[in-house]
Amino acid sequence: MQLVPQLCAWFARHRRDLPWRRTRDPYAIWISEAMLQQTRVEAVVPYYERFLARFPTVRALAEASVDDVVAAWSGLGYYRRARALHAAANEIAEQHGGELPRDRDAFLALPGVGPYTAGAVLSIAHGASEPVVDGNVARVFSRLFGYDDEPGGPLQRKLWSKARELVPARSSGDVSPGAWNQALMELGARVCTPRSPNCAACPLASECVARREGKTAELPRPAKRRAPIDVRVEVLVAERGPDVLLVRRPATGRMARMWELPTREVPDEDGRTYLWPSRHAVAFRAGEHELHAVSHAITHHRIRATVHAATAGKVRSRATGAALETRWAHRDELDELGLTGLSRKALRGAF
DNA sequence: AATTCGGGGGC
DNA sequence: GCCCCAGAATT
Repeated sequence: MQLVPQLCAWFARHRRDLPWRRTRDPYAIWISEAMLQQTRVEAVVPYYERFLARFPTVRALAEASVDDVVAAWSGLGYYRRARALHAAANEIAEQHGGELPRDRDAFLALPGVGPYTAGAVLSIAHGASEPVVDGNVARVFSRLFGYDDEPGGPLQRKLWSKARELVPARSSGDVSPGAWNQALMELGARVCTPRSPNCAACPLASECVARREGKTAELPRPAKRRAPIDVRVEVLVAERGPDVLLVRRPATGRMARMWELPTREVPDEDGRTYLWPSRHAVAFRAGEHELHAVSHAITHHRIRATVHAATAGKVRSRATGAALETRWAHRDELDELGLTGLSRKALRGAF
């Protein structure tokens, strides 16, 4: 059986109608690919539409402030992507005349663009014969070809090599580099899923090594996972009329320069903190009254937060004594600020 | 080669 | 609750 035409024909019939599949604007496709890094389609759709309405072109994105870009990204996670996107837009405006580079190396040189994103944008937007390997492709190939290597560099090279071998050289009918790449990912997302794949619906089932050998549940081999760390924090909701007190996070590190409610981490038994280092700790008087508790997760950290209503004293960085950048934000403007996920979650229950 | 970086949908 | 996602940059 011819793998490529078979899967492309399946894709032509079963492809989901997603917003970024209704355009051939390389900029729009680039935005979608940046948002889709480690993020599910369902989570991306509303962000994609808002983001493109707000920043419809490379130049619009380049001319925006990085704070506005991060604010539009607020809640999507991996905020480095937003800052990289803004930086890349500036490079494109200044060095590429506002057009996304079609050259693979030039595109790869942009911040936030790696092998996957380069392959995806070049193949989908420009029809270039470039491969992609994402989590879906890795799973589909591992099962289809029976790759039982443990995760790591050698397997990655094997996957990219196979992807390069299979990607069509040109477009013809349903078959094209972009369609093939998207078809592989669509198959992984909808049929060849991590758990309980729907092999009955798979157009490649008759060719699948894992299927033939009854190993679909064993492939691909799972990556080693870090042990979760439990973190306790106290979050302050200080209100002054319709306004809420916010603090800006440090310029570097996780969630850099984003706004959050004054947050303090409770040290563990060994006196250690993990997410809110004591040198950035915020001094405030946690009021006696606890509004509610929320759970949150940041990578392998499991956060349990108690949310307190209180009148804030001066909000200060504890170790240095330097005043942190703070502001009183009206409730109605919170959506327009780059607020961390935990703070948004804490506020949701407070009002 | 390992770690770091968010958040949530879906099972 | 846990898994893992249309990854890239940093160490």
